[in-house]
Amino acid sequence: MQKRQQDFFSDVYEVARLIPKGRVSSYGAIAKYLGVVSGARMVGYAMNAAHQQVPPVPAHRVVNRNGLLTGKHHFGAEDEMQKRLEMEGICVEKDQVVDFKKLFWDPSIDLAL
DNA sequence: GAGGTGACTGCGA
DNA sequence: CTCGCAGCCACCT
Repeated sequence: MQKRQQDFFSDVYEVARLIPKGRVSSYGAIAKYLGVVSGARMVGYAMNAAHQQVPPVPAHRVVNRNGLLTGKHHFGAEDEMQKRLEMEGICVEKDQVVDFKKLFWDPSIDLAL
């Protein structure tokens, strides 16, 4: 089967939507959950298209391993991502999620059981 | 068909 | 602790 990345993308979108409100996740965590090793970049790339997917994927809840809003530029407005995170109740400072470690949400935690 | 880039991560100095 | 490099895979030119 020509397993198109579309499946991979769909999985990423699905997991991203599963992220609880007020929580954030990382590319590596999602990639790992999907069983993709070192696929963090692919996750990020998927997020690039997620912006066009419907329903829109909360890509703003997905940040890099450092909790840094690396992809804020892809939202069209840099403040958009931060604003959305704040709307979720997440404090963002200098493009970085406050208490990221505490707000960090791992798909395996909620989906593993 | 080949080369270059990228919303990442981990390890080494 | 901070900085730099290499690996990874799909998409774009």
